[in-house]
Amino acid sequence: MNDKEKDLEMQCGCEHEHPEVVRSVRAAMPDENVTADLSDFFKVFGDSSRMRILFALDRRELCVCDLSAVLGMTKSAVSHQLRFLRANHLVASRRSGKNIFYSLADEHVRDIIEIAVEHLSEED
Amino acid sequence: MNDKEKDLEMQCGCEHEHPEVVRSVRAAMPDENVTADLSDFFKVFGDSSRMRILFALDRRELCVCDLSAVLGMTKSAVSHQLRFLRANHLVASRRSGKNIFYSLADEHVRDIIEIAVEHLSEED
DNA sequence: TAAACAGTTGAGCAATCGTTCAACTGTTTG
DNA sequence: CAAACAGTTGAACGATTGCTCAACTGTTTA
Repeated sequence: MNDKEKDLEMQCGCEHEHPEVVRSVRAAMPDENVTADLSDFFKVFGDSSRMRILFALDRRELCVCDLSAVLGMTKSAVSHQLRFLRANHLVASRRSGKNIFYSLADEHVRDIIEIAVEHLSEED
Repeated sequence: MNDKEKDLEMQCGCEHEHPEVVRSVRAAMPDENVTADLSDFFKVFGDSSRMRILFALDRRELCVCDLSAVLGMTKSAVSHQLRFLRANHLVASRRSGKNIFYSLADEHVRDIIEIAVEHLSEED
């Protein structure tokens, strides 16, 4: 236990009431690398520009230029976001002459979005 | 078509090469409200503190105080994040005396995380 | 009823994020 | 080979985010 955690115990009366609960849940927590990787992955979906890019590419393969026209964004902004999506293995690219065509790289994208739509539709 | 989109067409030679592609994909795009709601939903998962809270609550119902001890965060920081999670219907709360116990509110949480873990395990 | 505790809230701050802008690489075409 | 076009990149900016701190509400207990 580090100093920071010890400090928190000091200010937390609850800790002294349920110490065994805290210990068991803490022991069952996944490694911080795992939760960090997971949240980094979801960060990719947490921006509406990237979400719209994914929806557009779900319809068909598109070059950066057409993508920017579809979304009403500059090519630069689109390219920055595609770089992000590429780093997270969500889109693939292929060059064809002057154009670079992007497409969805992973079928998990559709699954994840589907569940989110379900969740949102149940909120009301 | 608004002025901004018209401007983008002007600077984009590609638009004049594939105008029908742009038109058809644009027509198939979901409403901006939909993509905004979706990305807002994923924003919730896109932070490692919130992700760790969800994992802890996946083990068992916890009060704010125990949660803060488990995660090594102040009660205030945890409370701010719980507020966010509550607003997105991902956790539920019940008061018991001085304590307020939080738990996962939605089985979609587990599904979504499961798919993300799958995706991440395939990246290497 | 006053003290102690559990939790919430809002303001303020540092860090991060998404976009713009300008300069750049790489490919095609005259 | 030079001009034109597709796309990328890095710096700089304004906006958003997550945390801290201090003040607050609500519940229990002495």
